[in-house]
Amino acid sequence: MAQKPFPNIPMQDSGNLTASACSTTRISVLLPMPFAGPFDYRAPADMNLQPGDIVVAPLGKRQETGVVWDATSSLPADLAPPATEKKVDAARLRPVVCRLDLPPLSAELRQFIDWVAAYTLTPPGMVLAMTLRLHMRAAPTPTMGWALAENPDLNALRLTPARQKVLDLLADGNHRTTTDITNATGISAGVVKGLANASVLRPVSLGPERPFGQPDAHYNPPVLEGEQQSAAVGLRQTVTENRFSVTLLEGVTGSGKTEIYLEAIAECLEQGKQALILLPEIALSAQWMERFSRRFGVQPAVWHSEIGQRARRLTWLGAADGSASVIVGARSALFLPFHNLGLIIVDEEHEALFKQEEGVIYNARDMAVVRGRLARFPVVVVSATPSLETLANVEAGRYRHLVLPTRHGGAELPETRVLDLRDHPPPRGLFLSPELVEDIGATLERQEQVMLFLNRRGYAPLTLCRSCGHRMECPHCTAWLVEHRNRKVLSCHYCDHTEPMPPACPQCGSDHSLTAIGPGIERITEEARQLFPDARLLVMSSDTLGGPAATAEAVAKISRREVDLIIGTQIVAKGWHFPHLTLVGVVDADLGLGGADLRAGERTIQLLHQVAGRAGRASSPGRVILQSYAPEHPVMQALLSGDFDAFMQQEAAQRKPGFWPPYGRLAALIVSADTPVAADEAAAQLGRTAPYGEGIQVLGPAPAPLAVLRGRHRRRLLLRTHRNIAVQPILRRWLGMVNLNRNAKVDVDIDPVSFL
DNA sequence: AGCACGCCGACT
DNA sequence: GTCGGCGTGCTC
Repeated sequence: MAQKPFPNIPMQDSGNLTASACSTTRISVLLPMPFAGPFDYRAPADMNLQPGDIVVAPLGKRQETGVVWDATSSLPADLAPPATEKKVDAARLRPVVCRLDLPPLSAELRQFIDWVAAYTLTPPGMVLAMTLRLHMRAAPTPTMGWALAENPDLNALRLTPARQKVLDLLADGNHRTTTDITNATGISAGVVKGLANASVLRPVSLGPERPFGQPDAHYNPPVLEGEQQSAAVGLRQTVTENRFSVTLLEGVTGSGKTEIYLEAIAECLEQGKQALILLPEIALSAQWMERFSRRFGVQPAVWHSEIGQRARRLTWLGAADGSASVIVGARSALFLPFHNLGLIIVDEEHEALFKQEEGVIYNARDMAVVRGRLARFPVVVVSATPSLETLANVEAGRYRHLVLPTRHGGAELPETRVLDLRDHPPPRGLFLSPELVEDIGATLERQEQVMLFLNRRGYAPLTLCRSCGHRMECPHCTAWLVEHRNRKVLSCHYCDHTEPMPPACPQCGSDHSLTAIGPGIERITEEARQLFPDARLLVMSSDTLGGPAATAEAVAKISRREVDLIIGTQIVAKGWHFPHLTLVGVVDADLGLGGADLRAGERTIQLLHQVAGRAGRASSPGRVILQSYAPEHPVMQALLSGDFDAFMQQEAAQRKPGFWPPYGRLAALIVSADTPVAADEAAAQLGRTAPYGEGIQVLGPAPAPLAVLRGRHRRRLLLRTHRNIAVQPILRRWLGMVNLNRNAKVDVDIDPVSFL
């Protein structure tokens, strides 16, 4: 017997219908599986199934949870996949097993799922899986609780004091989990189990007990003035308009963007609607949560991939029944089944983390706009350094623009300096220029905090044999192994390969000939420790901070001034508020400018500006020193002058003539196979059948920069079209033409962000 | 995605 | 002689 998908949810049974008693009503059911479209089933008449209903349907010899889907597609012609409707013979239709007692998916969400599937060229079932499976996964282990049995046979029971306590507790009729009971009574779980075995307690499934505090729009409204006030009014207005719009809220770090968009959320709450805030990395947002609860009196509901099963389930249901009125989440929260969503905020909209790179490849920032358009509510995208895509939308009049030009509360923007490493080289084998070292010393002397930023984990990015020149490379990827000295290993940052640091060169056998080349954050830490032995150091990287709790603790330590010198990777660039930090040193400002990445410059300036924004956020002015071998580079010049508009205009001017995004459309085809020959063969086939025509161009095939990844050999092709030409029909036709070898695979990445 | 069916190698 | 490898194909 197949396992029931929802053991804890009452099912509406189809009753004792026989096949002949069923009407022949045919319905579509979309299953969370990679099929081309929904499957047809027979709908038992008494079930009265409607589109959106969540049902259990037989599939082969299993049962799967799916959703009753719409008979007709509402997609625009250029996205809709060609209708290949050869209906399944009515005799083959199997009846739906039952409907689950869950809120149905709204028409808007169904439309959104279809839209995302068509846009990303993904089977719609896989998109549905992002809405369902997240929740389904929690279902097989429902949270069980206990209640007193109807007529417990207390005579047969030895009523120990511990047992009496449990019975007293449950006498109020409430259902409690075992953990609830043990926490409340201090009694061990064994007692509960004993009572259950004696049938004095009966198992119950715990429904959502309104676990979400209701944010109060009037709890603690901020006092806003001038530009902040007018920006807040403007954002509130987009909400009261009650229709689709997109607004870019732009403001330098410290200008109070968060406070202002919280006002839009307040307005949304006053309208009785739900709000969703997408953050690039929810696990690291303890400070954001605090700000939210200061404004609204309670914590928002949270959604990301690491919340527990019970929280996942409750939040899903809270979204669906509307009891979770504000949800803050990572990109996957975009697929929650909101009851009446009225606003989406995308904070740090320029972040590449909004791009999902595996499975269904989508950009949550762009899909948030789509969801807003389909369900007719406003979307606000927020950044200090907006992406060129967003700026182009502003310029074209598609997005509104609200700008906060100044820092809030009298804090000034940090003063930036580029340190030319050609004139001021670090000592041999070291990475901090004497100029920077001197500045760090002086700042520490003044009891102010210093941060060193290097976006590179580990000790050294390359390990080389001095005798034979052998490079330590990953056996499964086209990548150097990175030394992690404190763990004494070499590790690949693209797959999970890790090996112990070899004592001798594996190629020539020379002892002590392996040399670390280049700096990683561990090496900078070692250098700093020697230079400033008295400074209290804190290293912030994903290697040293296990999870959100450790990160929050590190941030708290910095705030409490228990740390003098912070050394960190990307993680330090997040929107932390460090009031005593006055100097930021960027160890390698040129990092990230290499390679042939379309957005290398844009990304570097966004990252470095964000790092710089950590300095001088309170009353003391901050300073930023960028170590660079290319001070004349436009990125450095823009960081110096603070004139990002000019930089972005220059970027725009470079992309326009070649129809690069956002002035054209881009789709990447990533061919992968288990041998180089098979990869070349498949790539060549795609090359031969490449589409052509006015405004259509195919670049490649070419080996991917990561030519081997996890043992798979990879080739890339790039389809570029004019902005008025949709890539999806072209890709569908193209991929339909080729007949690839079974072991070769093509992944389609619409609007690629990464070019690896 | 699962799960079965189906043909070729090393074992109780 | 079987157990089991994963290649291929199907699920309304």
